[in-house]
Amino acid sequence: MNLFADIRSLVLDSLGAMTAEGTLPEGLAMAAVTVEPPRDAAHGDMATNAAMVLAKPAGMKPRDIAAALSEKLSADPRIAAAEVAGPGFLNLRLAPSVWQDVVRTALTQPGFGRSGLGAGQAVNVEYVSTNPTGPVHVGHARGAVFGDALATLLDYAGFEVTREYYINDGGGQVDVLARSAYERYREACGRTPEIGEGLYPGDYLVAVGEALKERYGDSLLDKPEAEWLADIRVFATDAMMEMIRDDLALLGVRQDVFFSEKSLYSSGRIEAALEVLDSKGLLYMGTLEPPKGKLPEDWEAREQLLFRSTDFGDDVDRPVKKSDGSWTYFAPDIAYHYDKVTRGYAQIIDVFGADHGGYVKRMKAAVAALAGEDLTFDIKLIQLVKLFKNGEPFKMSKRAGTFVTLRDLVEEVGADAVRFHMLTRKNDAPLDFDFDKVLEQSRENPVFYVQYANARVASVLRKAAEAGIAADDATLAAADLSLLDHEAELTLARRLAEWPRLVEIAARGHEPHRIAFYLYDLASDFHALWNRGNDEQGLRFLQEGDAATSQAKIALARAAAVVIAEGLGILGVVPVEEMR
RNA sequence: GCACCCGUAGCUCAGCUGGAUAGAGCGCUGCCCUCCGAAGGCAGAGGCCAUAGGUUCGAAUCCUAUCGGGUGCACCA
Repeated sequence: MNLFADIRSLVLDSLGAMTAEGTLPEGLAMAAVTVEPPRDAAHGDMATNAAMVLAKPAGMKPRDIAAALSEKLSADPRIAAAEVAGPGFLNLRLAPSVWQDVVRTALTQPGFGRSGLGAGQAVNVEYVSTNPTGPVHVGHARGAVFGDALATLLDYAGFEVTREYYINDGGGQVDVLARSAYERYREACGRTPEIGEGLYPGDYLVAVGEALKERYGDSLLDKPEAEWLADIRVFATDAMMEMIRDDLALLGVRQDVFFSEKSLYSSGRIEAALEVLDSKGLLYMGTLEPPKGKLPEDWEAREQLLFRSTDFGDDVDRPVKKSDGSWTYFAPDIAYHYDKVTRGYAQIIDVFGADHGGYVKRMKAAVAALAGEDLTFDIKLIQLVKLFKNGEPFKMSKRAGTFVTLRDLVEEVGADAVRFHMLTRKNDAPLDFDFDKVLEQSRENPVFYVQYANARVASVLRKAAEAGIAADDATLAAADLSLLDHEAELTLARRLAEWPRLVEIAARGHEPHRIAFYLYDLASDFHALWNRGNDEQGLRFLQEGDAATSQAKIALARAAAVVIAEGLGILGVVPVEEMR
């Protein structure tokens, strides 16, 4: 249910009637007609721009159209008033019963904010995809939370969502991992590990070394690399992926598909994907211009196999093969995305760290070359997370041992606080994460503020039970909601009515942060109403000796809690019934 | 040098894809607890939406330049 869409339909029907009567000319395009909440509440509940949009093509004055439309709309019982304003806006005031119905719907309709927007279309969201060479750290955590919330949001908006992780297990960094693990294996066998410059020093590999010893005994000691590298590579990446999955599970992040880069090499799928590009004449042997700016020391002109990405908006063509004939990292990425394309998604979304921004154009070029027009491909860049402690920047350093992992973060402040907080900023804005503020119990902390509103509703329900007032959802929905007639109450109901619309806006824009901001606003409205109850007895949710009125008011509170729970659910945060 | 992202209240940030007098939190000023939880609420002050042009009924939003900040710039993933 989306009230704004309903009223827009009403507006379009009315315009259609006006056309039939000859008030408006035939054949006007109605796509630009909107029904939106006005910025200023004093302008009413909804506003439509119909008159202004249609004035020019109809050859009429906006205010004349608006006046005629106003007359038509007023005939509908949902419309309490329709006033022409400003340059030709039509401001609509809806009958209280409309808002009261919203409350009832929130209580009775499972998934009140769910939308049919996606119409069951398949969407693939790829996120995290961190190299399988170590634990997940804070930077990745933000991408993980974002991707996970976006996936849930799209599911909630009616899409069929696949959550995916691309395992970069085909490049040189997994050889480094294997060598590092081998040193830990030697260590487990009683030797002194030689962890040189290029190796990973993290002690998370100690356990891997011990596991290797258990599996292989001494059999790999003092053997040339060629005899153990391949086996240990597999062993170590498996171990890393297990660790990464465990880390993500701490945050409540789970994924459906773990796609191995390595699997592309052996199966001929890279060749197959490039063959598609080649058949379109998009591959050629060529030599790139030297990069502008600082020239790398060892730069020299080399002839390589290039992808004509400039045909699709990239700045330069990109190599898919190195000068020695082996694949560049771009080649398997093309193959991977080709695989996603052939799986038939209507939308593909990649979540990257902002440091991969330079990679966006070529990836989009590749997908544009491989897919048709009917596939949309979006790349969301996740900006950096800056850590603070007591308001002081918290510097991370691997050497100093102050390297903060996802696990550290969750153990320090809890998964719910991490998740919500990371969604209180747009993905492309840097995020300050202050360990202390995230735990603070004040309005400044949105996590707390929203949870507090939910806890207050739970408190009301407990009090109702004590007072012997039935307050299950079915009873509340059957209550006489016309008793909810105070402006302060209707304000909250109006906010609830925005929820389904907001879900669609957030889903369309791939912007889960909007959910977090909405919840904050909703909580704010709820707290305001709650507080007015301190001054005005009549606005308290529990009215002594008046079960009917109490039930109507509790229905409103409960509806707010339903929406809070739905919203938090999208963000992956568990609503709490009591603050501790 | 080029590309991408970002410049909105003193600070941290929203702003519903072009709508009306641009919002919230913090901070500042003044109020509201014989309690349905004040862990909260109400009110006030505070703005040339970086700058200059353009597009149109209408621009913080779209286009172009300029200034300022971040990120990335051959065969590493």
